Amino acid sequence: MAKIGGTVSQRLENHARQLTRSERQLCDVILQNYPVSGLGTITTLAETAEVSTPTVARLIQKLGYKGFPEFQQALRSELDEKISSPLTKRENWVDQAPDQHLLNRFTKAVIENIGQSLSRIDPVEFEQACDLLSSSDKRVFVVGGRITRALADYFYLHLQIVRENVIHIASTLHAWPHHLLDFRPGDVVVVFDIRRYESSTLKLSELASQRGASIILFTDQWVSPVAEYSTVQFTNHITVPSAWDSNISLMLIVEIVVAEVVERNWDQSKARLEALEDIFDNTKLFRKF
Amino acid sequence: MAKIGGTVSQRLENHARQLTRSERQLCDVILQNYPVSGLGTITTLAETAEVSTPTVARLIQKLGYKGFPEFQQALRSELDEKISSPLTKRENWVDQAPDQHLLNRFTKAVIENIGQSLSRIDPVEFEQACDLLSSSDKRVFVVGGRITRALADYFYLHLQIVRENVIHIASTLHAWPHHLLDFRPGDVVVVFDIRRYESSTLKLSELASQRGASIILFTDQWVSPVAEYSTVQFTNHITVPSAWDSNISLMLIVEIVVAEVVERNWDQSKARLEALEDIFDNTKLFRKF
DNA sequence: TCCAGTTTGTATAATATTCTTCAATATTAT
DNA sequence: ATAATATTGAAGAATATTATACAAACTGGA
Repeated sequence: MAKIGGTVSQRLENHARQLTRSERQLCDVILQNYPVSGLGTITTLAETAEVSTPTVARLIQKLGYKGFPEFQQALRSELDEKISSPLTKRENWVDQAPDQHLLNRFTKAVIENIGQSLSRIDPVEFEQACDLLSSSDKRVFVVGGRITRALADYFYLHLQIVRENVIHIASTLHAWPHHLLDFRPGDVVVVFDIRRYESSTLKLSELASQRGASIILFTDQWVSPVAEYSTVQFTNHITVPSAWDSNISLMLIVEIVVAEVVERNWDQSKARLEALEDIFDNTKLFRKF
Repeated sequence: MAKIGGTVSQRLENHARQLTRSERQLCDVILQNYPVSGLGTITTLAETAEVSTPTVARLIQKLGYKGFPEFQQALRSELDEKISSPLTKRENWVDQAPDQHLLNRFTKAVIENIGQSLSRIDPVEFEQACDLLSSSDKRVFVVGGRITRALADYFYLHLQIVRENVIHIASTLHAWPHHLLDFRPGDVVVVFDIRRYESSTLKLSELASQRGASIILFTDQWVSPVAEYSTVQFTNHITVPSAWDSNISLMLIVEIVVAEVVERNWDQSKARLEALEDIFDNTKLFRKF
């Protein structure tokens, strides 16, 4: 029982759950650089979203517009409203108390961090990291600390899907010695270590290095001592208005590195992905509920 | 000698002296509520300005555009520029090939996502979520999916430090039934569910809801079906130039929520933090290496 | 595995928009 | 006042856009 009325974007949100795959794809594009993308012809929009014209027409009708022209008219009216109001700038922030609300202050800091972190990346090093992670004959170990273990896990989860030989060294102490003895030349160790650097992580890195492994380090602007042993190092800014540090920048780099690695071995990745989806979709592990 | 190029409004100004009476009338209308008035059909524009269609066509050509469509395209591009969020206009990209390198493209998308996600947050809901998570008499369960489990863990790791009664429901199937029976009114369940929504997560949420627990949902723009049972819902944009979705926005909100919760019970949080640091620093679990 | 139901795109018909021609009207110069 | 010139709009031809019907492809359930 979709509500009728409201702005185009509101309608899109209201219908979000009832949209089909390609309609979502389209919906994405419309919201992407809203509302400009919707102001061209229906064909242009369809092409941008890589769907067919009828798909656009159907979505528009689902939203309650009689046709594409009416939809465009709505967009123009919104734009008119928005532009003539004193706040010309797009309202990307939560409304109230723009510079005061924690949501805004925090986000501002994070974006600042992202910028800083990004500008410190040497594209060559980035390539190098991707090289190391792409060759599937090398084994990849991932290790995090008390908090960064979640990041390590996030990295592991993605990488492990697209290639073999990925191992997450969990922080459980008893699991360690085994791995330590196991490192050998050609191995790649991905280390996450931000301030309140952990001595255990350092020790592990030292050993790995001694045994000929390459180390990719994700750290903060004050740089973990692990840097001494690392082949590639990503330095991130992490301060935010909080009792804790922000790991957003690290996660961003992780996502980008993963994207690049997948891109490089797309055929292989795709095969693994599909195989996995099959398993998950067909076995339907939870049907019993 | 009218200069060619520049924005539509610039061109209009450059040609101002050479315009006829009705062309001026038209020009006025275009500049009136620029640029929206120019985004409809040529006929609409003509009618608004109370001139004929050919007059519009002629002016457009005088300005150096091949035809009305080209003129509109120019308007749209300008609008796009103008409207694009200040967030995306960062200077801090990695140097080479500013708009081409994946690092930049990806980051741009992420920042766009953050903006979109943030603008969807209702401060009241945010408060509500923090309320639920702050009262330490309520138990907090955290649950994620195949990938989002890392986020769930991240959230758990932070929250568990500053308050008691935080439980991470791991994805191991056998651990579940116990928790399911265990839910009771007053409990808070934090659910992470993004597309390729998982039926297990849905089922768990349904049960939790039935047993009177409040649900805080972190989902994507297409909205997990868990939304039906949720008390508070954070909707995030997650598309990036990658085979996978980006969880950055979710993590950002997580960090902010945590920051706020800590801020609220600062005394209590501080005490727990210090106690914990003592344990970690003094025992030096890894000295044996 | 197959089948029913849904989703999606191709082709095309229906419609709307843009552009051009040309005649009517206005403006200016003598 | 009149002719020469410039401007404007009506009408319709040329073009582009939008909507629809239908068939192919895909999905999810048995």
